[in-house]
Amino acid sequence: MGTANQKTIQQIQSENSDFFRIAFSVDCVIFGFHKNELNVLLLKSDLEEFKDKWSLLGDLVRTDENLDDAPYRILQERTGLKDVFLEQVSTFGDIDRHPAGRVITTVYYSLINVKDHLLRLQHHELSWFPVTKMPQLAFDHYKILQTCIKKLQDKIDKEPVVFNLLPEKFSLRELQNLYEAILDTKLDRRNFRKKLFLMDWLEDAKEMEQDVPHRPGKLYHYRASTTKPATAQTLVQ
Amino acid sequence: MGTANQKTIQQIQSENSDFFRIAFSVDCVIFGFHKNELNVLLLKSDLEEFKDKWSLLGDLVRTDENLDDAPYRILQERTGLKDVFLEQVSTFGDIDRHPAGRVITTVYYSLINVKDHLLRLQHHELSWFPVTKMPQLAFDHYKILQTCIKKLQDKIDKEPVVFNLLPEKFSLRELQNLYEAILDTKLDRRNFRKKLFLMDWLEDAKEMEQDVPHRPGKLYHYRASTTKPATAQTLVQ
DNA sequence: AAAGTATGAGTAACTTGTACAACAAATTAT
DNA sequence: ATAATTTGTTGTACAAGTTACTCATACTTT
Repeated sequence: MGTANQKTIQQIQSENSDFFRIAFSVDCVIFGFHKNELNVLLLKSDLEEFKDKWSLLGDLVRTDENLDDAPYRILQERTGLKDVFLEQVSTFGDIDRHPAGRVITTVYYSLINVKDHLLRLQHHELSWFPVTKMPQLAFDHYKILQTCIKKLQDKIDKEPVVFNLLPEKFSLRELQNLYEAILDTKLDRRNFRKKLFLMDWLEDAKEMEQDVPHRPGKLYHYRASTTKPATAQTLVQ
Repeated sequence: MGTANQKTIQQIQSENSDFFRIAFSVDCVIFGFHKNELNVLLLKSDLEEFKDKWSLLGDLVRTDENLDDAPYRILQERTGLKDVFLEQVSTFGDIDRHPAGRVITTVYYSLINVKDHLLRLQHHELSWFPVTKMPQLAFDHYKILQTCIKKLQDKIDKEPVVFNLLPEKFSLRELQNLYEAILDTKLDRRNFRKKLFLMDWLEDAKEMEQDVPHRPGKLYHYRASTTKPATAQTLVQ
């Protein structure tokens, strides 16, 4: 802060309480992987202005919590999930983005494993939607969602974050389906395999797929502590 | 916003004004290029807690301005510069990041051309510092600065943003010095030339350097509207 | 005139990326 | 049971991109 350097917050508060008429919230784009599609968890809005529209999970930031802690709290309150992957994306603060007043919101996206952890959904108004079939979204949440998808697409090319969306053990086919769902493209299965092994992210689980209507594939799990450095720079063609 | 959906901001304000005891600011990391070094514009802090420390340029966000407009206003107020390059980086909101109270801040970085525009610096306490020789910074501004440098390093590899730091016309040598300063590495002169022409960002200015103590190089300027697509993916080795 | 430094253009070796061919293993249809 | 089909797995050939390095030329300084 610059001018604020010259005064204390208390002074500013007493002189001009107008600055404190801005509310501050956090919104979460929660991604899951369902039936070979990338999904987002949405909440039915019951604001009169946005009847029948859906919105991201969010809440006001508490005065006694760090900004980066707020999305963890929200996720736990709404879904029961702890220790999830979360990353800050961007902050949106147009004057008119919320019809009820001035609200600046910081957006996070989260990657959660839907299959292993059954969600304890507090409200019936919570529901998953494939990113390809989004309903009408309230506020500027469509723009926010697109920003998060773009960020996720950039991220998975270099960082091993997709494993947060998968169960402990998975086949290469499942992993490739996930990449294809996120990137919205088809990938060559032989080159995909080659690059992934160069990345050194996978470890053989010494198990095979069960009850699949085709030749079962090997199962792998994510190698958390990478010993060798990755030799491939990027993953996708 | 989620729970906020169920209530209007006015209701929340009247019920619990505590949420409005968070102040909201914007901080700017202003980069310039001086004597082959990447520099940052800093302001001498006169908060008692941070005597003799320096801080980024910042200010509280006004209730009647869009968040993304605030850094433009701050830059114009402090330096007289308009139409500068600005990009949002991240938002910092730890409880104790500001000694005088709860302040959440959104950080932007800016790239400005120091040689062409002489800055109208309002205060004498404004000064440029090379990123390699930073003074003690107030608040969490050192952490913020490092985040911005990282972001800038990632960005220049793929996007033609560095030209905001240079005068209209420049030599390849100057451009390479700039890249080397930002990335803190040495680059091969011949490969740098090759890749830059592949990027198709440059146009021959049909002029030569003047008054240099060596063989003068050609001057180029940035080709704003790229016709051909770039053939090189990344710039740096 | 010689030495030093910088620009400018090019080439060869190497690494990485892409598009396939071929086959093996399991399942499903006939 | 056999053939057709789907998926997993290994490998090869070629294209594209990266890296390292040679050479020639132009200008300045001593």
